[in-house]
Amino acid sequence: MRLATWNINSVRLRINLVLDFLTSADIDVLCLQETKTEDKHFPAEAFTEAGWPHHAIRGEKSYNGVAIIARKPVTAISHRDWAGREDCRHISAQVEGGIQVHNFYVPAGGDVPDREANPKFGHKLDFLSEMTSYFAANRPERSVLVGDLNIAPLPEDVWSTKQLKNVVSHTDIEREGLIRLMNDGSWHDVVRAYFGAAEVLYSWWSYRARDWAASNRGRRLDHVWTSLDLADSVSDVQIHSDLRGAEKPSDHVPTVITIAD
DNA sequence: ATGGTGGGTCACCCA
Repeated sequence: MRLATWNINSVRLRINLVLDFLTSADIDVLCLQETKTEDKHFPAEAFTEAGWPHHAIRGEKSYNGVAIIARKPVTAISHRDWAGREDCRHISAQVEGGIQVHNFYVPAGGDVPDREANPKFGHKLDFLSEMTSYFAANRPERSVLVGDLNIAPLPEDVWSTKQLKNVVSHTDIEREGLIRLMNDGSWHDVVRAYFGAAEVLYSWWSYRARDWAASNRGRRLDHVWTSLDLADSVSDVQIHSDLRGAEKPSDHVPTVITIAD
């Protein structure tokens, strides 16, 4: 089974890019973030016609929005509210193979890494803390956690750990928080495990660069974690960096894992 | 130090 996560930054604008990716990468389960549309406008028919007829979607107007798109049935669709808000940043469902999928869009956190000066940063930290408490109390089994977690935890997850030290997404408190979520929540970073500690990995490049590929100032903000019981079932991992160079690209690229059926 | 670009909706929000 091949499972992908992708912050698509408007599923309606990029539906053809997504469909091409599903086909060419032979994806069974696709988790999207930043779909940016209400459920009634979600392009469900296009996915169905292309061969992915099973959907768990949770969107709102203009902002956020998450979805799980699959070839085979998805069941037990649910979500939780985090940090006291009902924004559409989480959906979970069971997919083929009895695998429980949690799909998250963690708040970006604004520009200033200080919860007093910038409430968005406080929201991000609160969201992270609640995830940590939840998964510490509800230890995942036969589960996958994916999404745009908006944190690059390791020096090898950014173009310059020194220059991003005080930049939201790579501050110490966020990095430590994400590691704590992984450890206390009993999750395993299969992408980092597959490529090794020394490999520099990015899944996002800003739109605000003259030439994203030439400057290559990326960050690994998108993650795929498995519960510990599935850690040895992952046989392949790919980050589709080439899609950052697509026509009208998302600023994020898909990450794909192959997991034993 | 600053501003750079892009998406959604319709004067600004968000990333």
